[in-house]
Amino acid sequence: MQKNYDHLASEDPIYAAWEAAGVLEADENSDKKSYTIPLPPPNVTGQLHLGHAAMLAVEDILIRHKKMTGHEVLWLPGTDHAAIATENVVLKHLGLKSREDMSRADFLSECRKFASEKHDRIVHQIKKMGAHLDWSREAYTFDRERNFAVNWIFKKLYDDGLITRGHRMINWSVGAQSVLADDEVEWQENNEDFFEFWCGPFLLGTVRAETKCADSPVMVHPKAKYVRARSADGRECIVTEKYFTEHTQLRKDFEIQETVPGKKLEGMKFEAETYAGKRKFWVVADEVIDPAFGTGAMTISTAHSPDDFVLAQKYDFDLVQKIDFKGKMTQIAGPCEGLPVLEARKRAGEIMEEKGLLFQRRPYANRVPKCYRSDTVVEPMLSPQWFISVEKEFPDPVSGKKTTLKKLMQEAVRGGHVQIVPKRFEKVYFQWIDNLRDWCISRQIWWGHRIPVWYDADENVHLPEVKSITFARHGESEANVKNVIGGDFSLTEKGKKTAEQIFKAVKDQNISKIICSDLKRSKETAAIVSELFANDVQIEEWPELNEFSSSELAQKAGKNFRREGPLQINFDQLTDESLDQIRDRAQSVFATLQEEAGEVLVIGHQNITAALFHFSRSDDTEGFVRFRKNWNWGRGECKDLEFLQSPRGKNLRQDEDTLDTWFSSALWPFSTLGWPNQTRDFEKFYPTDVLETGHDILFFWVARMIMFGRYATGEYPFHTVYLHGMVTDEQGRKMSKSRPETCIDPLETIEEVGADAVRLSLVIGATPGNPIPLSKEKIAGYRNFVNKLWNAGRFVQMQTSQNPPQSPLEKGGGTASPQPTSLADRWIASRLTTVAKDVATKLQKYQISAAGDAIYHFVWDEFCDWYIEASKINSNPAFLRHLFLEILKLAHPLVPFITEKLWKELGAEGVLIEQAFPEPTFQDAESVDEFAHIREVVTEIRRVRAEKKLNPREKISVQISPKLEAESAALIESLAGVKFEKITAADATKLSVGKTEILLHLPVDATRIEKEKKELASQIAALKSRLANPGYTEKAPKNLVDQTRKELAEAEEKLKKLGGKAFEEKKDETWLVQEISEKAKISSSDAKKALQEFEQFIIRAYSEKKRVKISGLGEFDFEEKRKKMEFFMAEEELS
RNA sequence: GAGCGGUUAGCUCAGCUGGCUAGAGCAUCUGGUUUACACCCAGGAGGUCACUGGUUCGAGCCCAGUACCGCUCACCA
Repeated sequence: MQKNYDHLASEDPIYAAWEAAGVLEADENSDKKSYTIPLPPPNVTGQLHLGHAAMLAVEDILIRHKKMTGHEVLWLPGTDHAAIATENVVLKHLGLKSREDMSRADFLSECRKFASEKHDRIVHQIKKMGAHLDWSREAYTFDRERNFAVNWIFKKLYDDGLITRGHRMINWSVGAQSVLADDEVEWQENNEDFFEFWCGPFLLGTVRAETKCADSPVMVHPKAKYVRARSADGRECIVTEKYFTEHTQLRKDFEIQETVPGKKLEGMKFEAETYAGKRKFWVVADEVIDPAFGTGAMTISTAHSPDDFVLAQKYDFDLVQKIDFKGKMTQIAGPCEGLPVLEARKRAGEIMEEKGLLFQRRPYANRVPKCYRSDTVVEPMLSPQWFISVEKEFPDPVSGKKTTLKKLMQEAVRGGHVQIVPKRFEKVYFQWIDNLRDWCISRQIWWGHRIPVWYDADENVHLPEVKSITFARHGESEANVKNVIGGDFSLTEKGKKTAEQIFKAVKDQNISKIICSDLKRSKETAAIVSELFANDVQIEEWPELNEFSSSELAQKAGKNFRREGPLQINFDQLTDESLDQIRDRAQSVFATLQEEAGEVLVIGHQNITAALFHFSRSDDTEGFVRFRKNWNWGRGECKDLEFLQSPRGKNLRQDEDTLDTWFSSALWPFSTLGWPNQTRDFEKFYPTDVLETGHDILFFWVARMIMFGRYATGEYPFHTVYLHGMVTDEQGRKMSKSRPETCIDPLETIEEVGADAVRLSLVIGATPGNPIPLSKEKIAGYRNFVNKLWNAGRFVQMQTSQNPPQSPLEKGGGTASPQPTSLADRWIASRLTTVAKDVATKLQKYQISAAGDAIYHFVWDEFCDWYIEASKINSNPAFLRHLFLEILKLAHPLVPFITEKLWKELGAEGVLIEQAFPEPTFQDAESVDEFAHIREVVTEIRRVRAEKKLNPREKISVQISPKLEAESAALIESLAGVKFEKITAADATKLSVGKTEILLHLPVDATRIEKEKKELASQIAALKSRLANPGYTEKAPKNLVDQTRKELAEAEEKLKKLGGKAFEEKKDETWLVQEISEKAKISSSDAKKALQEFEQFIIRAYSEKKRVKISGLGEFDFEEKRKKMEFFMAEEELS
């Protein structure tokens, strides 16, 4: 074995070996309990960042641990098409300013190309982390299968009345040229001007000077007091009384005519000059106006502010569009027409100033909405969009009651169906849900699932219809009897009977046509059925419906290809068509079948029909292998193939918009398992178990998965949500490329130190929901640990190669494991039992950091520092090896690569991930105590040696009593570098560890002894005072009190051995209490308490060597009485 | 404005339902070529658990208040 672990040469081959061996794949037919985590799909065009790395580390640990504890685990990978983000990247990549510079089809094909190129990159990067993902089930939010799921649920929601189209106030991202959901808007605080300007007689205030120009109502509060004031030159001014009195300028220029409530102003009409010319205004009073804010009056921008829009609806005001979808002013803005909003605002301010309309500007902290993806301005705009109604009732098939989507989301957490780790995020979740408004799901971008809605010339809405085609399998043929594949055989007598059954099953349907293949068994079945329909139903023969071709195989094998035993789903042996050919054929047949008018009955063959069912919704060939394996179709059995048929008719056009990315992401836990098909995967692995992700997408994603999961499947999609925090640098700042010294790239770091070290550094010291501080130093620390493990392995290897394992059982650490013999063996075996249990418990509780910490310290501080050292004295190689293999299993979930590598290096059999997580039972409390004692003794001697700066090689003479067991003595001699013999020297150093007394042949170190004595003295005093407290001895648990007594006795004993004298008892305490009580005029119990506190104070002051000044004791003269207080050692220290 | 977290060693953080002398990693200091490992070994120093009160026999932990930091939410023009 090499001296240092070479992660570069090890990791990729190990991962490749796992993949090749198929150990990462889940078995949907397993009897084991399932454990499923859907991988939060990274953006397909993204690069692995630390957030991904943290996510992968946590999930991999959970998955591997569960797998090793006997679960059938499925960690399902995939990528996200990330609509807006990807579109931006592709535009940039193509050097385009706007997607309109290209045709929609061309742009989409560019996106697809780009996505598929980048896909391999992110997948490769994910594998670098060692993730135990089942790549055979990899999904993509924008593939055909997911598109089917999206359309299916859209249709279902629409039919339930939960998706509606509405002309509402939406968030328009000028940059992305699309609408955004409420939570996709980020708010930024800007310092801006607050304009106070004249609008006729009214003084109004606003930040958005550019929008306040059209014919509009002026809103006032009905109950607030307004003043009408007049100036010498006849100008009128209406503002709130409060505002008027606060502005000296107004008071100077204007004189109050009357004071009226806002209600009285209502209905007032006037014409006023604005920056864009003269306009008409009228006054409306409404309580939503805050009279204390600004001037207490405002005009409203009906089409550009959500609040104003509400008012516009309430009073039926005109909706006036003042800003267009490019973020520029419309012609209503007069001189500002065509200007972007911010420029228009500036210009409007200038014009008002020129016209003398501006009263004043003042600074104002304004919150402006920004697009979370394109970092551009978001404008509230009016636009027709599709919404999901979260508060609309619909019948819930699970409970049989009416419910709303919002209620389903609330019930998820409130009802304990979904628990969030850490728990405090449940409150955050509720806060969000409670404020949740309808979700705007349409987007004006091209890259995404197109909204499955069509419009006719009259703007009527059409959705796809759910249609179905009935398939029936032909009856038994002679081929089935002869057990051959291929060839063309007739039905048996039994097969003919089957055809009659088919007729019975479908006779009530309005079958208009029977379609069969051009193989005898199919044609004959069709003929019988048709005959029973009294030949009313015509038959069509479609050769493309023939069973998979096996002509070449048949030729190779002779006339017919005889099958041995039950059918194996091995397509190489079944057919000479490739999976791609099968897919293409199935999809083309399906396309034709869909066009069939009326109800058709297809007489099909086993395999091609399976292919039709699968490939009608999916392009995934690997998925078909699995689908076919779980495909059960008895002869004569009917199956309906359901599909969505797009509406047809003249002049229908599909909605141009696409769906919010999060719409398809919200289906992820079940769309990836085949939903809406009732697949074996879905049955076995849904609901999933844990959804682990960053808390920043709790709302975007997690809440919506809960909503759709429960709505679509009737079950909550997972029982636990584990939220990790954002990875930051050590100062808690977000990693940023502008600070290269603290910015860490996970891929570079994996290159440098290996994936295991990166994993540990992201997991240890990180608690759920909190930031994960990361630094190069921290990572280096875990690299050192990985290296430590490697070297421990090297030691084990050396030991066992000198003494090869005796039995083959020992090779894999089988059931008949080597037994612990020595004291150290029994100690470490007991510790392993404790630690393994501890680690398992912690992982169960999602305390991954603590579990990692436990392993780290067990390996380093106990196994390496003590057990390996002890085993150099008294070796038991077989057991050492066994123990180390157990440690590898224990550590495997955290550090999969190094452990797998060592597992191989040590010649253990199989793959580590397929071993059981250690659950040892060996426990020997006596050895644990004894070894702990030895450690203490050794440490104590080492400390003295270090203080004396002795050469580590120099053996010193030591006398020890009482005498130890030979085994213990040998350990101490070797580990502490001492030799036991009788000490005669008078000035030997005395040490005392528990019951053991040690004499070292070294000059006495007086200061050291003194220091120790003082420590003991303060300890004794503290213990005594605790015991002197009647409350403690009476109320505290008995075992605790006993423990304290025991400690006191031990400390006193120790002190005695060190030659210190025990302190005198507090004989005179009553006296003192009385004295204090009298002089301070307090009750004796208070005096007693005061004395205790005082005592504590003195003891602390003494032990800390502080000079203290005593005051506040009233008339009590401490100085005078102190000679009686012998128990205070501190007296000389006091002043 | 509301809600939620945090404040423990120089730095980053653990500390479970209150109970031994409050722990870890990194950094620091001392001494070390002991045949697994200098990516190491041995040892040391370093803390008024933010502050003020309260509950309790006992508080880092529970309660109230204060200060500071962070996060999230919110339509006040």
